[in-house]
Amino acid sequence: MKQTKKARLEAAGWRVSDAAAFLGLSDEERRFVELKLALASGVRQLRERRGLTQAALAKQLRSSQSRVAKMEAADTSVSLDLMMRSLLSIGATPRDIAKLIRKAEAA
Amino acid sequence: MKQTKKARLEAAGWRVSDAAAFLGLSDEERRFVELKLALASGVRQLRERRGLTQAALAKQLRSSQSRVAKMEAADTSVSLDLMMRSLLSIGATPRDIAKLIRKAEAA
DNA sequence: GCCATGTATGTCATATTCGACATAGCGCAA
DNA sequence: TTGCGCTATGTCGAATATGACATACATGGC
Repeated sequence: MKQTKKARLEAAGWRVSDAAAFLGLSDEERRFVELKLALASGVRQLRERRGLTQAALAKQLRSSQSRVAKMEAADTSVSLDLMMRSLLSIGATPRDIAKLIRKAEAA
Repeated sequence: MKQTKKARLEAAGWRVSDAAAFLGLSDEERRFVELKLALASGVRQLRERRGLTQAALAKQLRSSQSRVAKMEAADTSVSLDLMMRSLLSIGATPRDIAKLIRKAEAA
């Protein structure tokens, strides 16, 4: 049993229903995390490149600094939706976003 | 005033707080919608290519047929998270997803 | 040292999204 | 026509993500 791995994921905040589900879903789950990580670092990169503080970006998004911080940390409590909206708000084009996503390749 | 456009978006289920916010955010909002549309059609395309019914995909996702239908219709009630998870569950690679996103270019 | 600026982390009530279910529509074979 | 498989749409209570806020931490200038 992948108790160890499961525990690690859960400790990181990733909910896993039961062992079977875990085994069945772990692959996509892992890919999904990779994807979020890629987008998260993309947000930070672009934000800094634009010379924006987290608070400034938050204002653009009508969100809050804490949420931006969590987003860049790929916190499990932030959705892909918010990340995408952030990227678009910063001025990322679909092409830019596609490039970020391709970085989630491998794993 | 962009009353017409605003009304159209709201009729389609896109919440818009007030005129100023609308004017300020419409651009990203529109891009975001394009992006969801691109991913939604990607889900349908890949699902059909795999010979899966909505119900079958729903089962893989531990979701329901209705949610898959709404997802493919790019319903405002479905998140990008669910779309991404679906794509990954269907077997899309980051490269595939990137390609879909690039289709949201223009507008 | 202190203060300012920016970032990280935790919590909360509220808002949004969830899966589930019911049910309607649609195409097609018997 | 009826029946069947698949998809669409609407509505729920439950689950999750949200912005706001407080507060801790880090770095750098004074």
